[in-house]
Amino acid sequence: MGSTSTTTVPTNAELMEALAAVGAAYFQDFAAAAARHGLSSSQAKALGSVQEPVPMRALAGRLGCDASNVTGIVDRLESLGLANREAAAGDRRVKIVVITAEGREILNRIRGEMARTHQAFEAMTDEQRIALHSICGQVLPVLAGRAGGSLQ
Amino acid sequence: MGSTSTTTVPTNAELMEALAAVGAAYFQDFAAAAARHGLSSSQAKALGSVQEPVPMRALAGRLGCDASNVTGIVDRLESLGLANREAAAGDRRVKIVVITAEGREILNRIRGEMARTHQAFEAMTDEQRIALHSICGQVLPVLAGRAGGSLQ
DNA sequence: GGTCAAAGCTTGAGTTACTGAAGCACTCGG
DNA sequence: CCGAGTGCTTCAGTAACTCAAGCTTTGACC
Repeated sequence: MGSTSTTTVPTNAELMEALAAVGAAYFQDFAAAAARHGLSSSQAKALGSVQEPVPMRALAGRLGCDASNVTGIVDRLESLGLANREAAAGDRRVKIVVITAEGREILNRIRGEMARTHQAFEAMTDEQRIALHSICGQVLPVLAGRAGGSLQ
Repeated sequence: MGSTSTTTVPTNAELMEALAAVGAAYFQDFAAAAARHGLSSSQAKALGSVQEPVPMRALAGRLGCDASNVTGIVDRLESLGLANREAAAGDRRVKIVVITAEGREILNRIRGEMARTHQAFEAMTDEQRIALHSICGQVLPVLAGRAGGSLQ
């Protein structure tokens, strides 16, 4: 069969190359879909990170950037009517970003319109989907720095 | 063995979520390693795209951005001594970006210092490496738009 | 209760990334 | 030659991003 017969184990460099290429292509598909709705990729990424209400500070953590940067991104999302700032109960310093109904709709539309990504999924067998999902789940905690061993 | 026993096939939404999370984490590891060497992620990504000499126009295609943008990025790489512009034989309009020895060294150093990514690879079994590499190779042409069917 | 360090957000200055339109240099088909 | 088209740069103008400084609020300590 078209068994993915390569019995040879890829080197780290080969894996990195492959992962980078797939990651970049995925990201471009995402950015293109977002642009069709007038959003930059940063804005769309932020929108996807506030499906649950999130304080500004925590959002900066999720986006991996400075808190002062998030101020501007949320400003623009707010002026587009896609998110709002709400006061946090119990700590008046904190502002919580909440996605609006319109924001949620646009987010879903963007995800639905990532045509190449959906095509790529369709090109996979069930075994491959299961394997990929399992690998991602296993690897994510390490990659995101929530691993058991070390820290930093 | 610790067979990742989930026999249930993940939905597209679940796969997308997992892929996005892994992609984002990988990218942050990359950006952090680049920053340690004084490079922005755009600059490092460009540097990785010129391991082979590439005309400006083609580089814009690889990076998925406008050609005028590449001018600035290569300007900065050039002023850092990591790449050079050379004239193309046969067409004097074209300028070809060539990585320098120092550029290549920094690129290798960045890749070697992506600690989380390497940890993630170490957390995988040989079967998983083979599966992941195979899936990436199979899916990339579709995701990058070089699929057999349609075009654009 | 008052004081002070620290946390959360914003503002301001400055660089980079990015786009679109315009411009210059060059190529190639008539 | 001349004109259409290609490749790169330049020029606005906006968004993304960082660092330092500022303001408000909190919480601990006295």
